Amino acid sequence: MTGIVVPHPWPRDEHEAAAIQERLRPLVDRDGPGPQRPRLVAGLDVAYGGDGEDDGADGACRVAAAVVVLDAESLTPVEEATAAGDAAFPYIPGLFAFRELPVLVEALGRLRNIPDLLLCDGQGLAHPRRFGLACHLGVITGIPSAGVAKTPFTGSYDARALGPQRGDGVPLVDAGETVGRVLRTQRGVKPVYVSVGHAIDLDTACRHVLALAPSYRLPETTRLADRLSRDALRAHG
DNA sequence: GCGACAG
DNA sequence: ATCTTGTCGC
Repeated sequence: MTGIVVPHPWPRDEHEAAAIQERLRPLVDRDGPGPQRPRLVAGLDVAYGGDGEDDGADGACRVAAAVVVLDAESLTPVEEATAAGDAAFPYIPGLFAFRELPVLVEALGRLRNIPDLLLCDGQGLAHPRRFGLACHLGVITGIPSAGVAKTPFTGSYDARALGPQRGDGVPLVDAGETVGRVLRTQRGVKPVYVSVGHAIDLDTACRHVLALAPSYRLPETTRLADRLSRDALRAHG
């Protein structure tokens, strides 16, 4: 009966957007340890319709967000919520969060359960200003969060040192700082890029990501949220 | 200065 | 993100 309602600052342009990230960055709790035995883990994702990339400077195009809450033990869906609308910000690397935040927050607000962990589709600390989408969502909701990205953004790593086994990983380093981990979730597949979002440490985050990805490259949370967001886009859009 | 750049 | 056929493999 709660519902996660979170007012958050909104920028008019990219300059203000970067300023907001700088202002909220100090609020990030990077040290966890975070939830060791989370009961509910939420996966979040957004699907794009129509223009997608060829949108104007305002970035307007249909978007649909989905949140899927899983029982961490059985990986069974407990609840799901969606929200559709028009993107209120263009896609700009580094400011990506402002494109997905509005619909994601709206979807989160429709949840009856409060997840113990938020797994986001994108980066957390592995961001040029150390404030990617996962950090942003974690800070404004106060819920522990982590980012799981399919491709790297900020930072570099030693690919030769990355083992082939599920669970193998190497640090993702940027400007001499470890900002995340390149993690192999399955043998024979490309790794994913895990980074801390808020109120959890990197080891714990990677442990949960592995537990949530027993059969595929991406965690079940992400896979289900991805599917649901596309369905929501078809239903609306 | 040039290129690269989460989704 | 999204646009898209066939194809290799479990």
